Amino acid sequence: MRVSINDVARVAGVSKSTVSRALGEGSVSDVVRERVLAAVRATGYRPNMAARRLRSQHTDVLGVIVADIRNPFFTALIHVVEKAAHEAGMRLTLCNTDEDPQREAECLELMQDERIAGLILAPTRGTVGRASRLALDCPVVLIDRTVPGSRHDAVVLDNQAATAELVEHLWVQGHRRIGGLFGSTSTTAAERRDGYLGAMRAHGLDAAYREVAPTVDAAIAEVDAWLRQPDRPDALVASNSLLLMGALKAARSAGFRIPQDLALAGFDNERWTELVEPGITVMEQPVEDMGRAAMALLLERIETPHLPVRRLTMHGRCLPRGSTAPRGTGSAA
Amino acid sequence: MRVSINDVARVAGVSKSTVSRALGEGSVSDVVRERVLAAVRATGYRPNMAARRLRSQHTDVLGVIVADIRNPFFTALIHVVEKAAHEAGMRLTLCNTDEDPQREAECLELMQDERIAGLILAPTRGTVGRASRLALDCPVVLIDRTVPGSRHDAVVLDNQAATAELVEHLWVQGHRRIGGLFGSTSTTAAERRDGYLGAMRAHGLDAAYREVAPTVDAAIAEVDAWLRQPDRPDALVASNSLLLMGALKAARSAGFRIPQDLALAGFDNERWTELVEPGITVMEQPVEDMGRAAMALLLERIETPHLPVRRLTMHGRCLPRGSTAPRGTGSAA
DNA sequence: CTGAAAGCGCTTACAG
DNA sequence: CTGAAAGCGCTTACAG
Repeated sequence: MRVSINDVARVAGVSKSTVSRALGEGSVSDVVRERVLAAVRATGYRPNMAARRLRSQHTDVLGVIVADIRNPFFTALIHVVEKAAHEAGMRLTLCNTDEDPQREAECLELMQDERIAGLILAPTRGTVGRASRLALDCPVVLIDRTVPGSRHDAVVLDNQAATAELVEHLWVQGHRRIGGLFGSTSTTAAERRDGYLGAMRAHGLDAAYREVAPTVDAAIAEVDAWLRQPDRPDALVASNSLLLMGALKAARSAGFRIPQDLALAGFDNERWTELVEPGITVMEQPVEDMGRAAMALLLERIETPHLPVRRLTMHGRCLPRGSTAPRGTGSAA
Repeated sequence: MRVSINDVARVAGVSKSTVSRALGEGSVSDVVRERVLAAVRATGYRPNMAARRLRSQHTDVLGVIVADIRNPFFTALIHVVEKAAHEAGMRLTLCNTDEDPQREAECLELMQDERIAGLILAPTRGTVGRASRLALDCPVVLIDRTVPGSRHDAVVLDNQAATAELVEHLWVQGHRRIGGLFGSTSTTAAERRDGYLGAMRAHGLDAAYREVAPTVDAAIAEVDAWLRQPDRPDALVASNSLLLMGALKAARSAGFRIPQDLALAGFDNERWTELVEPGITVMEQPVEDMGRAAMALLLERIETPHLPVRRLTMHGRCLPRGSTAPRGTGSAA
């Protein structure tokens, strides 16, 4: 606010054009550059980004919109994306939608107002059908989730295959009454549900799944009720680590032993999944790779807008642990 | 980028001054306002924030700098702060320092460049001594941690008392060889260490503590080595949930039973701490209150710069669980 | 290599 | 209530 480029110019005894050049690309004599830099130090000058952006019609700000900042998957994503942005000399502006389509619309407008250079977006399911609204005038890379019908670059997991693998694993371990617990707000959860349904069908098993808000508390409530019913499952697949945690909590407080009374498997290799007893079988996602890939796609597209649409599909890794041990084999509690 | 206030003005058949007024504070006739709003809808106009900020010399952006975005404490903080900011009609720009003083310095400069209206900062210990540099020309509220010698508003926990309470609890449960595991990068960790030292002294016990980078992996390495030594502790207090998790992992893989071989207590009531077996005794922090309080202090000070410095001290709540059960009482594994 | 001038998209006195 | 003009702090052709 206080010290502007004019002050630096005065102190250095040059024009503000020269100061601008000395601080940026332009060619300046070494003597003058030295004097300018000295003046900058003396005055404590810091450029005003608003002015710079307005004038240059160019911005170094990238947007990131996630659906749930308290989901460790997204936290890890933000962490690596921020690192990559920093390495690329870009700044980040972050928005959290809390799975609320309306909040997401607001976030999109905020990004628009900031005239960001590009956006990494984990859309909530409400974005569906409003794909046209997603017509920001900047490149967009979808991450973890997609918007049906959109023509944006994307980095996603092979959700169907990953979930099918989890079901397959449970089947091999001898489980038959396998239930599914899926989020209700993302295409990712829907794909995982479909992968679950496909795998169940392939084995001629009856599918039974629930869709809930992807939070620990919603999962607790749902699973708690579910486990009281006569047709309750003896194994459960949860579509993210929050639902998985809720399922575990509900099972615990209902007195179900794992895996004897209820086997458990889910997504994301959070540290707690191997600290609980027994460890929980999970599908690990290459979060860091996904974040880096998304950033790479975004920077590429900012550089070269007319690239064809690219959709990167990453693969999960199944980590079998005690929670899915063969029926009747679990050690006594 | 594309459609500017001029386009709206042309479509509405008024001057851009009128458009600006219709969209903001100014008084405009109802007829004109209607026409302007229609033109906005028709053109899809969105204001250019850079231009608005530059001209009005006023910004609605608040900064948040945290030391570790992967620490759930900070994630929770960000979540509530973002919510509060949104309610106050403010935007947030977020920075993560990863406990690196140099990265923090960069973040501070970024904030400066953005001419933010105010900053919520969880400083890393490297900020010490550079308190003068922290002379941003905007209000600052420190959260969770302080900068020694600084005259900023702050919202912190009564760290000494909280840690002393944890030690006291362990003492009551019959533990005597109580070790401490503290972060090396925050005033908060230092205060917790001091609280630990004071409580140990008060009971005439020998203190033995380690200071490490506040990460799970650093804690694993440290505790792993520590537990191999003859003078190893039989109880451990960890200064945050990451260190606590690391301590638990190390104890587990070394084959130590909890609490029989090693009692464990730490900070932050993360959900996993009650899911592991036995549950871990923790000091719960009122994160949400802290975030809301910080935002309230910040908004107040932006409104009224010349308020006296305020330091809010919040209190933790000790949640005793199985990990600190009386010696010799733990149920067999 | 350097400076004077124009202008990015807005808001805000200032007249009317 | 409305419009013309100035100007926020920069960058960038344009001359020299």
